[in-house]
Amino acid sequence: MKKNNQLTSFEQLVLKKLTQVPRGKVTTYAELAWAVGRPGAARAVGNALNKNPHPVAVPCHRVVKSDGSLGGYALGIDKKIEILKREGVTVEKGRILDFSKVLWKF
DNA sequence: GCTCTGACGATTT
DNA sequence: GAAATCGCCAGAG
Repeated sequence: MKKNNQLTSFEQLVLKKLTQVPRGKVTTYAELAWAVGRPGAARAVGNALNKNPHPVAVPCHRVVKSDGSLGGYALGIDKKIEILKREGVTVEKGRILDFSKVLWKF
């Protein structure tokens, strides 16, 4: 079966990189953009995740903003917080406490 | 090729 | 520390 996704090369690359993030860890849009070779394209990365073709295969909930705030989530920010806390990430007031400790670097 | 939009980033007030 | 501002890049029409 062909996976006829309408995703572009950039989007596919972003999603692929995101799958490298282990459970219990999080990354930022900027780091992810850097990983795909497009430093500064944090916005474009967010756009790619927004399409979110596979909310399970791609841990979109592990992507947060560079300042430690969660950012957003296609299924709802509340859902994102719930999943993160369930994976061992401490989230308080829409913000990650031990941000630098759970931050995954490529 | 231009314009608008958006799960962003960093700086300044 | 929160809000406002400018700059950034990729996709869609």
